[in-house]
Amino acid sequence: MSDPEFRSDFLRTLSARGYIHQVTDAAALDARAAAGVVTAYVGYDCTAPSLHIGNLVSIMMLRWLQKTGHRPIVLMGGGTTRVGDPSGKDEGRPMLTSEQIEANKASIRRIFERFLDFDGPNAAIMVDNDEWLSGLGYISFLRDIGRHFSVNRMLTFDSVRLRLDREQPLSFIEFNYMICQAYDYLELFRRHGCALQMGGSDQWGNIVNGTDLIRRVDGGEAFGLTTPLITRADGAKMGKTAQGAVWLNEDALPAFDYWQFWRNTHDADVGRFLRLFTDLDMVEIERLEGLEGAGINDAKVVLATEATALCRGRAAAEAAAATAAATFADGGAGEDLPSFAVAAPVNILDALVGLGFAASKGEARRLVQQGGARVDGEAAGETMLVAPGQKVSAGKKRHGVIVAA
RNA sequence: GGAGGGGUGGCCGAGCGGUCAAUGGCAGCAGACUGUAAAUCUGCCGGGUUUUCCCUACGUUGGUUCAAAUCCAACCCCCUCCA
Repeated sequence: MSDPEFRSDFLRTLSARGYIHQVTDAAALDARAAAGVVTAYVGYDCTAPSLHIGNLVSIMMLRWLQKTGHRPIVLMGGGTTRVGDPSGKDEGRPMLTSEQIEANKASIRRIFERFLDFDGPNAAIMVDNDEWLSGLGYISFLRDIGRHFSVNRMLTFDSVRLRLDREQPLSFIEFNYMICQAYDYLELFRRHGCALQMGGSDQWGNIVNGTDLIRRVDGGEAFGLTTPLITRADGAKMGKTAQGAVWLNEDALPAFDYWQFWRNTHDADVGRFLRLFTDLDMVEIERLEGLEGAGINDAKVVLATEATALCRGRAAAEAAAATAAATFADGGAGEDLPSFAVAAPVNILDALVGLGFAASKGEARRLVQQGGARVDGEAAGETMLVAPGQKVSAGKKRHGVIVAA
């Protein structure tokens, strides 16, 4: 896993922790990182007010970048968002207003402030590609930038080729997306001396386009690095739950649920996730992943608490861990549990719906009939009333409390 | 523009006049077994209702019929082939 060849802390750390899939010129980048400060960026979409677990690998890379003495840039795709990203299958996604985009950016920035240091010597910066994209003149852009892109080559890119092979429509704006992204890199290279772009493995082609553009236009040397696609041991995509994406922002997903997400990691993923999603040192991680049988649960608790601490703060992580311990180990109730406020005792079915454990009363009824609903640990009947102070559970994992309105 | 094919529940995909809230599969939920894991087995899986009841639903809008997801018409959208 680790590559002892690397001399720079930066690449040695990324390599040892499993972040690296491909690098354009590993040796040259390593030399550059060993010799001085490297400025690197990752681009993010800002169509939603929160990023999700799928973005976490790259966020952690930026964190390690900074921790090993280099300078991170967070690029927000405000400009491209304004155009409307057509990469999805359905074109019908809503166009966001400027106000929404600004609000999303502000919301997303709060997450980065947890992971990165925006002050100090290697202060992270956040920039929006709207700064340069929206002011572009079409003809001059074609002349200065467009001439460096060969359509023949663009047609060979997976993102394009797959679409053409399957005879699915590919809009012109989408075809131009890779040019915009390459141009982003050039701008960051010029404005901030940014010489490294990182991203998921699906971004390889786009990243390489950027490094090529920089070489052709400015004769500069820039690098690219991609992470492997992180999947779960059972092959499913990371971070998708029944409820949807696992959001990083507190207001999109409570800390307790975030903690629970990590706590429920598959056995086979624990070691890998500890390396990728926590700051723990490698010796400790090796000890944790060596735990046998049920002991692996201790490692999962550490994983959950450490990962939550990074994203939500230590206090929130400890609180979530305490709630989990009180709820699962002792059968009681912790403070972080979801709650449902009532003025007077209510029917168990309404309580289950109110807590969000059932989408409808019919579903709540089924839950009760199958013995999955419990009040203070005892199986509940359909007509049972619950009052403030009682704990309501749905299945083994979902617990909530009734509180007075 | 011409000729075909198709739009069904979160997804895939059957049904082609009544017995259809609609076969299967996936996903999901619950139960058993466990370790808040995996695998396996069982049950559930539109909404309401203490239930052989009522709503809403098979692209949209009309029509035929005692009765339509199923037939007809128009429209919208997607795909294939031809121009």
